[in-house]
Amino acid sequence: MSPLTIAETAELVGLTPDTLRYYEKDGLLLRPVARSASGHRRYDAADVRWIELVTRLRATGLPIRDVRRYAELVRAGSGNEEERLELLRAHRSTVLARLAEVQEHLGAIDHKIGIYTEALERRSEGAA
Amino acid sequence: MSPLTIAETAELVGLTPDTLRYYEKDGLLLRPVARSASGHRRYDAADVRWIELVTRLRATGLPIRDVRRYAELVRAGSGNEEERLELLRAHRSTVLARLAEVQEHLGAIDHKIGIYTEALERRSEGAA
DNA sequence: GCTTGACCTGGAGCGCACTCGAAGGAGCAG
DNA sequence: CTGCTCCTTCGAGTGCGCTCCAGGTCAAGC
Repeated sequence: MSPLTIAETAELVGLTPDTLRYYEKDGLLLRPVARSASGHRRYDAADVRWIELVTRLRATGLPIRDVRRYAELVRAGSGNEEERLELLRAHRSTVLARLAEVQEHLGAIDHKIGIYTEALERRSEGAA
Repeated sequence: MSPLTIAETAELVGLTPDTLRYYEKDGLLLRPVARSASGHRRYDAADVRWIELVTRLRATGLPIRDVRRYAELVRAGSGNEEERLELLRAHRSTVLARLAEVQEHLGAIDHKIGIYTEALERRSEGAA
């Protein structure tokens, strides 16, 4: 894969160019993205893979600061794998807890939907 | 259940007194909460039940403005049940889609956790 | 040579959902 | 009477995560 422009990369990962620049400035990427002769960013396959991981972490609710922390650990090189693992596992637990909570609340909402549906069906039967 | 103070209600539903006042001012409740002789809010069982529904909707990600819209429909009285149902069903779909997305991303993160775990196990075996 | 369009930077602005602060009142213990 | 706690209102402030804007550079096409 030849290097991509910021617009192409944004399209590919489902973010906007603004967000990609913001992530880079905020330390969420492993290193500054390479530049073309004219100073435009060029994203290679490794950049894209990392950004995809970042979007997965963000999409599951990991705060920006924690993604930055994870990026710092990876940047620091090998030797801190336990710490990275701990961060990922903690996040996993948080996500599972939130999923369970949402599912529980959704169950109650479903129940309410059932009640409304029934009531409306009875009404239309009465009208028939 | 005798009427509760704002602090008791907040405790019961897992919000803060500030948030309860904010919800009321913002039109998320069905009507202004009753007051004691000294002007303090007094929440009855119906208030608490409604607030619990609001927290379920919020906890599943329904925006404040949509909760307000739902409250408006309920306030308007019977005759708009289809519209309420439509709102709830639309929310249900949104939540299900988001759950699926989060689960997919979590799967990829789990995979990464597996890889790290394996690598660390191999390393500790090598060290032994 | 001029225009167009994609990109650059730094910094301001925004939407959401609270959260807090200031100033004040009522009720009760000592 | 004093002090304490809990409540009141109004409006400002906060944190997060973008999102947008102004002003500028550069390469390509006409």
